Amino acid sequence: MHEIVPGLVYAPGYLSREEQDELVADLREAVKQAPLFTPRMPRTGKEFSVRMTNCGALGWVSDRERGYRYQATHPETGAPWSPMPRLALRVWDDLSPYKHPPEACLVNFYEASARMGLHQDRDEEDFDAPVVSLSLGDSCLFRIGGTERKSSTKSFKLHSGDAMMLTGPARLAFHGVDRIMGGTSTLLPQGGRLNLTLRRVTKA
DNA sequence: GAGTACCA
DNA sequence: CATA
Repeated sequence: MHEIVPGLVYAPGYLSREEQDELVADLREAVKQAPLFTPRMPRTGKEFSVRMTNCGALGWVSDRERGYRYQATHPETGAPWSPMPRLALRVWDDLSPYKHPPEACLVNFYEASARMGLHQDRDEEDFDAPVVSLSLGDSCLFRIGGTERKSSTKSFKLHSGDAMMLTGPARLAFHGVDRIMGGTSTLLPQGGRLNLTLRRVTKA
């Protein structure tokens, strides 16, 4: 467990293979309940290359008309999100100094060609709570900078089972995914990468 | 703008 | 929607 930039806590190999398998099983149920959707950029309607679903009381969604937001239901089916996976809550309890539970678990599915541009997580009311992320499946090249877009950046690889927490000075750091390394994991039979992002949305 | 292009 |  170490800091790559101030406030970024990186815990490589945090989850065992058995724990990763349990999470994947929970996520299969989550996708049955609330299928992966393709978010779109506000105003332009441009599609993200990543597909998403959510678990927990609130889910992050985006479309052309209403932009980035959290809501309690799937944007296409209107169904509520699946419950937060048991292990996700346990990881939050173990890693996070912020003891109120997370309300959102955004599930991002990256095919080999998917990317995530540099961005900040700033759609939450409560920036005192950290953002906790779990990686499953193929490895990726992750990039992180500072709280201004012009800040210099560093990149490093994330592998299946790694946990990461953005807290303190890194809570609002720009970050993104440059590249997925296809075929680097056997966890997901169809390949690709799943990332779980746990967030407190409302003030506790 | 969590988009893209480009750069290192 | 909202901000750059």
